[in-house]
Amino acid sequence: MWEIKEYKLLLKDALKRNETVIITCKCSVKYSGRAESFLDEGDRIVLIKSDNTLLVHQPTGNNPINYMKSNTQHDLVQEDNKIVLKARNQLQKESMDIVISKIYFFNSYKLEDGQNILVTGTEADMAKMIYDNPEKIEKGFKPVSQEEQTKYGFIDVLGVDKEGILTVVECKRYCADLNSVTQLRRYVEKLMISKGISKVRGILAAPKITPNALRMLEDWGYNFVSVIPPKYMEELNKKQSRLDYFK
Amino acid sequence: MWEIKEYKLLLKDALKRNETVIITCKCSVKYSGRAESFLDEGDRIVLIKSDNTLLVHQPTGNNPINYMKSNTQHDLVQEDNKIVLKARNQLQKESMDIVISKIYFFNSYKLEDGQNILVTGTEADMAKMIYDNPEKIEKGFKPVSQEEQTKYGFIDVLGVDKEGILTVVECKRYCADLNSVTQLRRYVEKLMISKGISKVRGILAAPKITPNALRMLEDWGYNFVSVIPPKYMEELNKKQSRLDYFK
DNA sequence: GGGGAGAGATGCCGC
DNA sequence: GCGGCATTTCTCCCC
Repeated sequence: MWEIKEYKLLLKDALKRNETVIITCKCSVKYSGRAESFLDEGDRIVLIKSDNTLLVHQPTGNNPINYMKSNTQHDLVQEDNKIVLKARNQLQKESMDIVISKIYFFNSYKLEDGQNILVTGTEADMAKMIYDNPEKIEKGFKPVSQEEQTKYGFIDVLGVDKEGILTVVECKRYCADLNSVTQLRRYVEKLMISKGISKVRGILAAPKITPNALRMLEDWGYNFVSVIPPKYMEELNKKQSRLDYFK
Repeated sequence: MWEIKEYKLLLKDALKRNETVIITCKCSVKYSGRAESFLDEGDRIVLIKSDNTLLVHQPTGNNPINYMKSNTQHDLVQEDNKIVLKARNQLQKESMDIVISKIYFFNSYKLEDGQNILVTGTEADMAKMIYDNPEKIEKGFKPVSQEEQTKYGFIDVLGVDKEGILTVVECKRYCADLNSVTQLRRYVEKLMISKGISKVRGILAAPKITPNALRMLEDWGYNFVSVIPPKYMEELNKKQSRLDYFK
């Protein structure tokens, strides 16, 4: 078992070399900043990344139970019989103390990764699909702009219907909810005021919609159109091969 | 350097024993499910938790670049000269392949942690503070309910002002935005319809508010009240001593 | 740097 | 399981 002095040196050197540190330990965690939290003693994995991001993970669950963002300073000190990792972010007025009573594992690696992730099947992809296939909204719908930051706000697809009425299309990649409706409503009202016209249509395009959202949508005279995002359509087409894939 | 066979056995045994696995490696990642993504080769930390949650972390940044939630099955296979971690979630129709070209570190630990985090300074705490100190909203404001799931929706604080007019208070712990205003608007309108009354007041309580949100708020005849969230530490200590008391 | 909106959002609670 | 909503949301984009 190493002493605090050695660990402190190890951490300092690792951070200086921009290495990523992994500590598996028994610890308690106190956080103070945007909120305050306390987590009593248990076994956790502590990650200190090369940009000084700090993550504390419990042995289950998706999200870190505690964290500090980059631009945080880290230091190890001894208090009583325990090692305390003190993380401080003066700018954000945040601080975290990880009181470690036992270290199972401590190591650091120089990790190189300059890659960016590619993602498809987003809401933007859905807007593009509608722009390229306007009949998915309704017969005669003519898109004018797509995913554009206008002075009326960020509108997914803007166009005119077969009668020439200005129409706002708001896309949701999953299930449209009350929030989606109020968002659409904001755009429509803003357009009516800005353009000084009394009639602007609002269409919510999503695979499905909650009952309450549909009621509110209809109360406001807007329409729901069931549109399946590109990703899901692919899934339907590839259903059989996908089933094989999952075997 | 171990062979694929050994790693496969190690992983299988570790998962069977509900251990948490840490792999530091060079890899590329493909994901298919709610969306599709590809991340080209780089150094990453792969965590497989005891509930089969899978996290892939790059050496910088707060969030995992890829992940699979619990109830996922994991397997290691060899393809060409590489080890592939195949994660499959049939129920969610999700899959991930992590193609590993080099393993820097592979280990697993039996981690014990049954602790729950205590957090204070949340929106609920803010609502409670207002309920207990209604003068923070305005003179004569009388709260009726707090953080209650009514049939009108989830209203932070409901009360009557000094003239007996029904008043909805929506709390935001940080900066109120357009969304906060539309949320408040929903509650007010729902109450007016449900109760059949023409006048319901809406108050947005937050430390600050965006200019656009303030404009919309005033357009709709609602009010903004600057409320600073409660002193976190005191509340935390109270909660803590309460918990200690029941131990 | 602030505002606005998406995210493979996640997680919690209530019905 | 769905709906509604907060989150130490985080992140990106655009002004």
